[in-house]
Amino acid sequence: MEKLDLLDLFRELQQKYGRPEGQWRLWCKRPKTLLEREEVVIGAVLTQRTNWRNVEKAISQLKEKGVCHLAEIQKTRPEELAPLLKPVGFYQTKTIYLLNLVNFILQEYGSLLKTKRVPLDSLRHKLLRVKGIGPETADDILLYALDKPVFVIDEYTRRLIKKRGLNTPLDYFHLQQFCQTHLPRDYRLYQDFHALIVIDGKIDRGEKV
DNA sequence: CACCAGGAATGTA
DNA sequence: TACATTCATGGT
Repeated sequence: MEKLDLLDLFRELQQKYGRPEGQWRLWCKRPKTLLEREEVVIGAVLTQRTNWRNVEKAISQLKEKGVCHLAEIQKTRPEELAPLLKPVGFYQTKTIYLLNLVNFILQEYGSLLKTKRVPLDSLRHKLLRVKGIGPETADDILLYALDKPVFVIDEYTRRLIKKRGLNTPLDYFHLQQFCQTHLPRDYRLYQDFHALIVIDGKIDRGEKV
């Protein structure tokens, strides 16, 4: 595993694609406003097993209705929220997941800004107990909405790491540990790196970015 | 028409 | 622990 230099890989991808664009323009933006952070939280749930294009449609509808932030979503009933989430698929499930998450954040911490001050480990454990929030969604929120130094693992990351020489199949936690111990603990690096990994993965598969 | 997309929960053995 | 199933719209 020492043959794989992650920092070299990052520079290679950065050299190849430059600064991440599209969705990543917002997700990698620094600094972010509170409203932008809340949009990232929402997007993290909506994008589960779903093309980002569909997420954009739903986000637009949320914005038109003025419910693209946590306080308004919390006040919205599932029957009103669900139709707005239709484009993302699994919309009934995601309606509940999103409400679970928003209720957790606002009831436990009062606001997303206060949530940002919570220590990483404590916050991650609590996020994972919210029904609908698994490891990847939790880490999307921690890294991209709250600027916490956690490396996001997804199918693109697994494929790339495997392809670049790490042949031992690892579970989410251990692969994350591997990435984090072989990189400087810098959320900006983690944000850009993961974005570039996804972009590279899509292009590798013949998609446009 | 068939297939799949940044997942997660649930149930079975 | 390791799979299989379910949730569902929109693009190719």
